[in-house]
Amino acid sequence: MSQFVKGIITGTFTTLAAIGSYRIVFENNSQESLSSQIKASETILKYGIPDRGPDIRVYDNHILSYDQAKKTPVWVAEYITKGNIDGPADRRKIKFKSDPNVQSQFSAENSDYLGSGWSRGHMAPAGDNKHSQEAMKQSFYLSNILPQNLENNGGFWNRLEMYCRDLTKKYKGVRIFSGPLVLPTTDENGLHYVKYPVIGKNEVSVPTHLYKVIIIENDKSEPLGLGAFIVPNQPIGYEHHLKDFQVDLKQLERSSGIIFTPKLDTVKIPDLCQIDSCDLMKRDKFELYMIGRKLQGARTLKYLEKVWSEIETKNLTPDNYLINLYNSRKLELTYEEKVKRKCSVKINGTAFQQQNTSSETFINNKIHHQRLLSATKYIIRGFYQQQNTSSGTFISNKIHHQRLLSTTKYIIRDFYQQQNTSSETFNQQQNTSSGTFINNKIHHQGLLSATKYIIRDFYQQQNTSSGTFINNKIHHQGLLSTTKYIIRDFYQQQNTSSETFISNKIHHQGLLSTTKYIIRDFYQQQNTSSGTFINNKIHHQKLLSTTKYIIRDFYQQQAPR
DNA sequence: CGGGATATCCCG
DNA sequence: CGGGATATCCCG
Repeated sequence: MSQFVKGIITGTFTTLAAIGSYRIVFENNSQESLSSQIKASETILKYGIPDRGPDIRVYDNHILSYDQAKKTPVWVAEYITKGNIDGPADRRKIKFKSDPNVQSQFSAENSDYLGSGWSRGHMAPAGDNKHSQEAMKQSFYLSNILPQNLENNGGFWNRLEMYCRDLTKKYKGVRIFSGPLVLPTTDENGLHYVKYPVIGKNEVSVPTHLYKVIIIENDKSEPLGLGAFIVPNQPIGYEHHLKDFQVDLKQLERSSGIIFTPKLDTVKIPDLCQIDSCDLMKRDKFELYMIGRKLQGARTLKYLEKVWSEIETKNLTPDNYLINLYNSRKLELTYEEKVKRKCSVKINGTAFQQQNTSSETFINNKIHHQRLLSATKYIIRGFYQQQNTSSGTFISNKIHHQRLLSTTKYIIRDFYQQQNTSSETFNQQQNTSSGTFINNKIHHQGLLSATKYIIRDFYQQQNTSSGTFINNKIHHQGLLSTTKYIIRDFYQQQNTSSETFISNKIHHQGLLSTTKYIIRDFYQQQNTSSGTFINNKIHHQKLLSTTKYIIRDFYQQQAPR
C-alpha cells in the first residue's frame, strides 16, 4: 500500500524543503520504512530535486503551465466575463515575442515559427484581453502560443473563441482551459504510435490536436454547464458542428494527464451543449463579420473595393450596418486620396510626412515661426522702401503693419500654449477661461482687420489695369476667405474629426495657392530696381517656404486617428 | 476576429 | 552581413 503526503515538508526533510513544496508519494505506510525512505531520498537526491520549471506562471488575465521540453503551454486557464472582453486594447500595436519569464534555454522564438508553415496560435486569445493593453501584450508571449494550422487558427478555432466570448452575454462567468495534445495514430500494420513535427532551431512541438474545456457559471458563480472538446490541428471548415468534437471530460483527462478542476466534482455538472447550443457562428455571418473588420481597416480605395467585391463573389447579403460602413469609409478614403493628390502636386511633389512630435519637432517649429516673424518684418520693410506715399498714408500703414506683427505674435504664442497641453487641459481651457477665449477672438479679429487694411492700402497705392485689378480682388478675396476658414477651424479643432482635418487640408492648400498668386501679381505690378527686386524675391521665397513648414508641422501635431 | 510575407532602413 | 524594427500589403 502507498501513502500520500501532501503539502510542505519541513524538519528533517531538508533536501526537499529547501527547494519548495511538493506532492510526494511514499511506497510504504509503516513508520519504519517511511523514515528510511526519507533518509534514502536525501541521499539519492543529494543535489536537489530535478526541476522542470515553475508549476504555474501567472499573468494579468491568464495562468498557464509551460512545458520546457515542448516549448509550448501544457494548459492555459482563463476566467472571462462581460467586463474583460471589451475595451480599447489593440492587437496591431503588439508583436509576438519570447516570454521574458522563461529561461532562454527553454524558450520558443519567433524565428521558430516564421516560414515553418505553422501559425502562432493563442491559447488565451488576444480578443479575451480587450480591457487591458498590458494583459493583451502578455497573451502574445510565446509561452501562450503553439504551432497551429493557419486555416484552423483563423477559422474554426477562431469561431470557437468567439462562442466562448458570446457565452459571457448569457452567463455571469466563463472558465476556459486550452492546450495542446499529441494523440496516437494507427498505421496500416495496425501499430499505434505517437508522431508529431518539431519546428525551428528550438524544436517547438507541433500538437496533433488542441483541446478546450468550457465551464459556464450562473449568477451565484456556480457551475451550470461543462463541455470538453478535442479539435484536430488541421483545417476544419464549416461543415462540422462543435458537438462533433465533444468528448467526455474523463477522456480528455486520460489523454492529457491533467485533472483541470481538482476541487470540483465535474460528474454532476450538466453538459454545456444541453444547457446552451454549442452553435458556432455560421459561415455567412462569419464572413460578413470579417468583411466588416477589413472595411474598417482599409487604407486605400482600391483595397476597399476589393474587400467589398467579396460580397458578390461569396454570394453574401450585407445588412444595413455593413452597407453604411462601406459608404462612410468610401467617403473618407475618397476625400483622403483627393487631398493627398492635391498636396503631392502642389507642394513640390512632397506629401505630408508623419513624424513624432518630439522635442526636436517642437524646436523646429519655434525656429520656423521665428523665421516667419523675421520674414514678415523684411517684407514690411521692403514694402516701405518701394513706396512713395504721403506721410499720412505712411503712418496709417505703419499702424496697420504693427498690428499685423503684433497679432501674429499672439497667435504663435497661443499656438504653443494650446499644443503643449493634454486634451483634457485643452478642454478645460476652452470651456472655463472665457477670458482666454475672448482674447483669442480679439487677436484673430485683429488679424482679419489688419489683413483688410493691408489689402485696402494695396489698392490705393497701385495703378493697374482694370483687368489686373479684378484678378487681384479675386485673389485677395480668396485670401480673406481662407483666413476666415482657418480661424473658424482653429476653434473647431477640439473636435478634430477626420472631416475637419480634411477641410483644414483644403483650406491650407488654398492659402498656399493664393499666397503664390498674390506674390506673382505683386511682381507683375511693380516697377522696381533689379536690386530691390531680388531682395523681394528672397523675402517672398522665405515666406512661402516657412508657410509650408508651418502647415506641415501643423498636421504633424494634430495627428488625427 | 485570427493570422501571414516582403521591402526598407538602421545599426553593431 | 544579419538581426531588429517599421511600413505596407495581403489572406481566411
